[in-house]
Amino acid sequence: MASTNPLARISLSQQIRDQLLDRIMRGELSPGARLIELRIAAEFSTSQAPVREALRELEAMGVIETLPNKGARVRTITNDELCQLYDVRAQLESYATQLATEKSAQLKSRLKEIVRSMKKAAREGDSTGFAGHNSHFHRVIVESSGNTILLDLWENLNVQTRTMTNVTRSRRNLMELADSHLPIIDAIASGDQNLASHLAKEHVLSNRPESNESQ
Amino acid sequence: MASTNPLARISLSQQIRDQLLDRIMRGELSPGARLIELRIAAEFSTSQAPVREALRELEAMGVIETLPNKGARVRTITNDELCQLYDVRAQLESYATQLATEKSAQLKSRLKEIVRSMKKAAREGDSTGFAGHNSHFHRVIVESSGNTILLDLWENLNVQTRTMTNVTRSRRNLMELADSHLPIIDAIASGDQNLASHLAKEHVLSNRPESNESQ
DNA sequence: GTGTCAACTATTATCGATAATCGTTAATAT
DNA sequence: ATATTAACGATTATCGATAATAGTTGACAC
Repeated sequence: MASTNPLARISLSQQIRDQLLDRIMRGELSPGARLIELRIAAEFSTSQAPVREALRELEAMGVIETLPNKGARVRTITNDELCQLYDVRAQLESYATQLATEKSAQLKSRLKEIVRSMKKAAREGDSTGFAGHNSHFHRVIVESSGNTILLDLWENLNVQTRTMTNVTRSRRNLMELADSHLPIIDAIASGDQNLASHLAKEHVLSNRPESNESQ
Repeated sequence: MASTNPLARISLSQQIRDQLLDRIMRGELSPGARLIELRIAAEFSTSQAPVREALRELEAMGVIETLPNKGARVRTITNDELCQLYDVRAQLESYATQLATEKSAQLKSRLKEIVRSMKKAAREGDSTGFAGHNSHFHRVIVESSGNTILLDLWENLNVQTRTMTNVTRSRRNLMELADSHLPIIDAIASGDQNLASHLAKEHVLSNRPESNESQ
């Protein structure tokens, strides 16, 4: 056991998983980087077993990929796949928005508040914070759909996009991005399912990367 | 190592995973059944490690659930969740069908052939075989969408529904079910994206269980 | 020089054993 | 009789070590 344990509380494998995921999400571990079990085990002063479990979970989340007897590396996603990711997300969010609109029209204040947070982050040039609020906005909508299966799938995709999308936008871009959420809020508040659903879809697609041929 | 190894070839954890998944899918392991690591390890004459990995994978697939320090059991899905599953599947397949229609209009013969297989199984009362062909039909469409992300998500949902849906239908019902695929084929062949997509959605929803209140 | 094969290295896959955890039963005191 | 705690049994979580595997280097023959 870790005599000088740098981690505490919950199960080791979970802690390792979270740590690694964090590093991948913040770009510390870039796509293609190898994840060597014994080395990671040594770093956290644990044995190989919990590391393997953590890796398996990350693999299931789609953020790393492992080849049999060859080990794991941070997944390299092609531009093509990233586009597909956005396309599917657009579909899911469109549906989620439709359901959310039907269920609860009083989302307005919550969503407005989140957009406010986004703008604050934008003003301060805190792009990491902005990404967090942005993600939260969409999550609230998907949660409000009341469909837990949908939420699970969406989270999966969201993690994947966030690992890949380490874009740093300009302050102005961030502000525009924040504002682009407002029409969705209005549509939800008005109860117009079709409009809300349509706007949500277009919103996601508008952030889709260019489908260039390279890569 | 397994001195009298009942399994061979690929990695132990994969073999164990496949075996367990098979048992769950065929209902041999019913929802709520416990999966005890050492007992499974003994059965396959391996150690605990590969079993744990297999369980983690099954958990990621959503077919079992594990509580920390309490172990794994076959996931009990509520009727409500099953409905949600169908709702989301309907959305995904609808989108997949739209894409597939756009891409390749020459799916007709392949799909027709599969329906023929379905009918054969129906005539022989082979409901397991029928389920396989049925699943295959939809898979071909989703594959043809060309969106691998979409395919991954769909497979995930499909496994889950198949573990739950151990319904045995009458011969007549099976035949009707087989025929209900034909309009989709025609729409795809005609190239009418909207129609195809709409029919695919309705097709999935028509198989959705009743959303009764119990459970 | 180039191809082949054997030793070597790095790493994953698996093992057997121990530690930690949870639930339950049993015993005791009140 | 009931509540509290102690001991136990079953199971998961983790460990340290070994076996299997893929890739790599280097020697050797041609």
